[in-house]
Amino acid sequence: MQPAVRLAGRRRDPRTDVAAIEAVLDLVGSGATLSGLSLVTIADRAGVSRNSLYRRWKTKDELYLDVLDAINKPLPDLRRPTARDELIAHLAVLIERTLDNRASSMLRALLAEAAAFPELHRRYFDEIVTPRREASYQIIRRGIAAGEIRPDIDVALVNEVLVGPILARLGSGGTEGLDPVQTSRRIVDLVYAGVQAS
Amino acid sequence: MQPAVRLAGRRRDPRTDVAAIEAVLDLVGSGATLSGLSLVTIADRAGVSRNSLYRRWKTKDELYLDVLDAINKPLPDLRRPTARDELIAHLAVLIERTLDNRASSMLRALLAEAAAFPELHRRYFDEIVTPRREASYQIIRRGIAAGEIRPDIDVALVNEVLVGPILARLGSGGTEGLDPVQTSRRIVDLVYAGVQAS
DNA sequence: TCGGAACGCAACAGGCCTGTTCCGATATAC
DNA sequence: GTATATCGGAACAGGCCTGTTGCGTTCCGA
Repeated sequence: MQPAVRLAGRRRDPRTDVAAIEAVLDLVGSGATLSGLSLVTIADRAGVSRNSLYRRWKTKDELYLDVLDAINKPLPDLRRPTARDELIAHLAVLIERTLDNRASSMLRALLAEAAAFPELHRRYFDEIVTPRREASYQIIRRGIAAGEIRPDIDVALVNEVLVGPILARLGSGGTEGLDPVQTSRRIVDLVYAGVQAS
Repeated sequence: MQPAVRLAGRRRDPRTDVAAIEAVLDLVGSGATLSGLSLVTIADRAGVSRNSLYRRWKTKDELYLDVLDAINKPLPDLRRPTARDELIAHLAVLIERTLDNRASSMLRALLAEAAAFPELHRRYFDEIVTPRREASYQIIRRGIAAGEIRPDIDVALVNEVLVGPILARLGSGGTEGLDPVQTSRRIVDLVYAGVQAS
C-alpha cells in the first residue's frame, strides 16, 4: 500500500497505523466480530479519519493481516536442562499469550470466521500455530532421545494432550486467573506421571 | 411467544420453526456470525416469510436460544465396567458431537460473540458444558474410589487434559477425519500411562 | 520555495438490515 | 358460519456501512 516511488510529500504518520491496529484489538476484545466491524467504527475509535484507513488498506482483510502480525510475538528461547523444564516453559509462554485478552479475542474471532477470511486463517496457521507446534514436537523428540520420555508414544498426541487444556480455555474464553508457570507445571507433571494407580 | 389464550384461528405451522432453526445452523455452518446474520437471510434460506419469524421470536437472541436447544442432545448412558471404559465412551461422544460441523460452528460462533449474547452464553454453559463436565468428574471420582485411578490427582485437571485436545480441535475447527472411539482410546491410554520413561 | 503527498472533514449514491404496517388468502375453534 | 390467527408478499422510513470524490490544510523532500 506504499506508493510505488517515494519522491516528495508529507510522510504518513506511523502513529495512524498503530492507532488503527490498536483500535481493532480493542473493539474485537470488546466483542466485535471481524465481518461486523466497520471502517467507520475503527476510524472513530482510532481517532483517525476514515480516509487515512482507506489510504493504507484496500480492504478490511489487509488491515486484519497487519493486526495478526502485531500480535504475533517471536518465540522466546526455551532451552532448559531437561525436556520437562522445556515443556513447562513452552506451556507457560502459551498461557501468558492467552492471558492477553485482546490477542485471545482476536484469535477467537478469526477462528469463528475462518470461512470468511481464508487468507487470514491460513496466515494464522502458517505463522503462529505451525512454528509453535514444531517447537513443541522438537522438545518432545529431544526428551525421547535423552531417555526422559518413552520412545513408543505418539509425539503429536502428547503435544495435543499438553496444549489442549490451554487452547480449550482460549477457545472458550476462560483464561483469567491462571498462573502460567504453576499451571504448566501441573499439566506436565500429570502427563509425565499418568493417572493410573500403580 | 405463544398467544396467551388459544381460542380459535389458524395454527402455526411447526415446520416453520424447524426450517428457521435449520436455516440458522446451515448459515452459521457456512461461516456466518450470530450478529451478522440477518432475519432476511434466515427467512430466505428457510423458505419462510420474514413475518412468520417476527411472529415467533421478538429478537434474534430468542431464536438463537431455540437453536441452542436444538443442538443440545441428551447425554447417553455411559455406564461401563471400568472408569477407563467410561472415559473412552465419554470422550467418544464428545468427539462425535464435534464432527457435526453445524453444531460445532454454532458453538464457535457463540463463544466468539459471548459478549454480545450473554444470555446465550450463560445457557450454553449451564445446559451443555456443566452437565458434561460433572459427568466426567463423576467418572474420575468413581475410578479413584475403585482403586483404578491415583487418589492424589486433581480431578478437574485430569478432566481438562482428557477433553482439552478435543475442545481445542473444536475451537480451531479441525475435527475432520477423527475416529471417535479410536481417538478416545489413544488419549485415555496416554493419560493413564503417562509419558515418562520408567 | 514549490510540488507532492498525507491529513481531517464532509458529502454523495447505493446497498443492506430493521421494525412495523398493510393486504388478501388460508386454516381452525367454537 | 363466524371470529380469529396464521400464512406469504409487499411496502415503508430510518439507520448504518461502503466506496468514492472533493476540499482546504499541513507537512516534507528536492
